[in-house]
Amino acid sequence: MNTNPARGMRDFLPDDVRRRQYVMSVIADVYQRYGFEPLETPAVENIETLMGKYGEEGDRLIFRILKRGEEGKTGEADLALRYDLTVPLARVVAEYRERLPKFFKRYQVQPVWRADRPQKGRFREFYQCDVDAIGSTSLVVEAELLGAAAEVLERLGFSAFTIRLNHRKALGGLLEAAGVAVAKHGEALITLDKLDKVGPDGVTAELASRALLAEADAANLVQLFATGGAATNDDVLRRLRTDMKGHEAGLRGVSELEDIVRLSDASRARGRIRLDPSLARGLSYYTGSIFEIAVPDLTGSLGGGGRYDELVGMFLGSQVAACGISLGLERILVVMNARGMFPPVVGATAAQVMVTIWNADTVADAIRLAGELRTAGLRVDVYPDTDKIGKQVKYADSRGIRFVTIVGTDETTRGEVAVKNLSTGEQQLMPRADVATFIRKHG
RNA sequence: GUGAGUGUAGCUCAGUGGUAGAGCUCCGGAUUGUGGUUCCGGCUGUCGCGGGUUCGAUCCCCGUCACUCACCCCA
Repeated sequence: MNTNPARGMRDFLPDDVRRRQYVMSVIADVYQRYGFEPLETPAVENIETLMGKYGEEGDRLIFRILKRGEEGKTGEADLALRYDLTVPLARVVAEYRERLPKFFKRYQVQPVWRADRPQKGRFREFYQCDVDAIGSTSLVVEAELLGAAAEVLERLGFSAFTIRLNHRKALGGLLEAAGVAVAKHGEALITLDKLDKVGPDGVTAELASRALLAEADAANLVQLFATGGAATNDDVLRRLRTDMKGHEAGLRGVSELEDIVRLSDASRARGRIRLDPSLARGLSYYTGSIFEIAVPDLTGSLGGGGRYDELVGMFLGSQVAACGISLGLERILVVMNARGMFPPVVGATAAQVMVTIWNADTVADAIRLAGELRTAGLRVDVYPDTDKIGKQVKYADSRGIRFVTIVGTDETTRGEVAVKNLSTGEQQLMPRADVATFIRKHG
């Protein structure tokens, strides 16, 4: 019997869970400080809720749940595992619009599923840590979201991350100005997004081979997108304005970018923002700003997001502005594990003290002593078997438990408890009532 | 969905055409009230699965599955 978890899924042993919980607690804490409220939604959504929201490739990667019974044979699906947390949020907003505040700010940390092929930092089940603000088109939203995400990463110990920023309207303007048919924009964006991977010539060739543009035009377009790493945000803005050739919507996008940079300078994201005309992002629901968080030592991104002012409208009929950012828990953990970025307390042990059992007659008293120490606020383990004391102590040591208590016949007659500190080897007798205080003081 | 690599004890890995080893872990013990060092002893494997070549395959060939990496796409 094969006992591996299903492909792309993982078990989390206690050490893993402690690390994950540490990261999630920092994320939740920071998000709450920014006024975001928690939300949870079901793992399973009706399939039509999800279909058509993520683009062609996204639809393909949705985990479908076959209908039960006869229909199972047809391969027909009516339910699916959620693919991200953004679309479920849009559904929730559409469903509860009247009950939710005018500006609904929520964070959500839950698993999502993608029928992808696993590789480094990429799994079929993974946690997203989303923050989104619903109900405002103000760019204050962008600045706050970027500030919150930057603060999370800083608190976790990341120093060398950058936030790539771009705008769908600016992208659209550039493409139109260059002569790409509107219907082909999505395809062109995905191709241009590969600029940092395949280089200008590669992208030019792909644009031409996909018949999106003639080769000469393609080369020109690529030229526009290839900013060169040294370009400052101001340089990029200037160039965008020129290349837009008066395209109205595109120019509006550029102004928004300018404002986002300016406002973000007043947030924790200050100095992190790098305007990048080649950033496209595959999800089809983005309508305005788009961003992606990058660190040098990971090929993929740590997180991404953007503005999606039309997604809620797909459920509700009327438009509701929305913008959000998502951090990938696993991506963060991959980097933090590789760099050993966890504070020592995260590696800490389950119990602070282990109560040994002297013999069969004192089992109940051991339980009683453990109870007293727990009442005093300690994390306490009780050795379950009446093994030799040496074996019990050895076990405590192997588990990294700092203290053991021993109550043998001598101690019992004196009404005391022997407390041994396994990291120093010191042992001393003390009244039962003093044990908890002693351990707390020396632990 | 495409391509490449790997698949041997719980873990990390070695190995040979004649049905397998090391280190670590684990378990037991070293004058029965005390761990970390040391010493002694011990356990475990259908050598991923199925088929083929061969007198014989863990080792060669084919298939298959799993994992890893890359592409696609993405957190």
